[in-house]
Amino acid sequence: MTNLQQLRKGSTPLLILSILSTDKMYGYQIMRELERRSAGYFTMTAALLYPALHHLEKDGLLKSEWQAGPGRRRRKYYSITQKGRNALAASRTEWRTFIATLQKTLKPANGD
Amino acid sequence: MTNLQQLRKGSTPLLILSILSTDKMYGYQIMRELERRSAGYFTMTAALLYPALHHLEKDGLLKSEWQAGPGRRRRKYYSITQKGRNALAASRTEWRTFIATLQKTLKPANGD
DNA sequence: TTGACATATATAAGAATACTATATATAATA
DNA sequence: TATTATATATAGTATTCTTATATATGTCAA
Repeated sequence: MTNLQQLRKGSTPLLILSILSTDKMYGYQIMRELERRSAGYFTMTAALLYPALHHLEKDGLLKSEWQAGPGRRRRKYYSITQKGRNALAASRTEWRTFIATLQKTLKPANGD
Repeated sequence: MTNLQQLRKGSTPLLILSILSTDKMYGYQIMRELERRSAGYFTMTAALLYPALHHLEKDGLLKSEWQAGPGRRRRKYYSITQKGRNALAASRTEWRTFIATLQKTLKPANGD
């Protein structure tokens, strides 16, 4: 497992909540949008996304509804709940504390 | 699992390599030093630290040697290898890219 | 019209990592 | 002598990530 894959661990729910905070989207759209916004850096896969969406919905942070797409295609649209917004706000705060503390802790004493 | 625990995932090897980049230390000392530097934020546990140390040593990023402590006590001192220094430098770069990209991706379009 | 690729959602199996609990032993202190 | 701190380590469990697979539809080119 690469360092990047290590670092990315745990960021999935945060990214999903964040991307849904302004728009209602379906899963595949979330994957594409995430890649677009990060210029290809975050390559979300289906096997990572869908279980995460189900988990977030089970926790009440998202809600979903099926809608008709083009032709016979169905899309499951996810939207953030109030509980999800609260969790996102809390996550953002925790995230800022985390990176600040990590950077402080990582900073070597001798400028290495 | 809390958000913080989620975010912390993957940071363990980075923290260990970083803390060993300036000093040779034994495991218990690493735990204490990590808590001290992060003002109690990173509470490394033994079950998290020792397997990580073994893993890093197996990968050749650390090397260890037993030394006598006070009385009959033994301490296993870990020091970083050149390979470890290279990995640490690479990790730091990846880490900076990661947080920059994540923050950019997290930034909502409408100032939410 | 058929084959390839993209869209769309989802689960299974295996690997990696984290957490809780436990084991062993020594040193210091009350 | 009992408790707490120091010191290293593993077992079992839970969670998450990765790779692979399943199913179905839409689009476009050969």
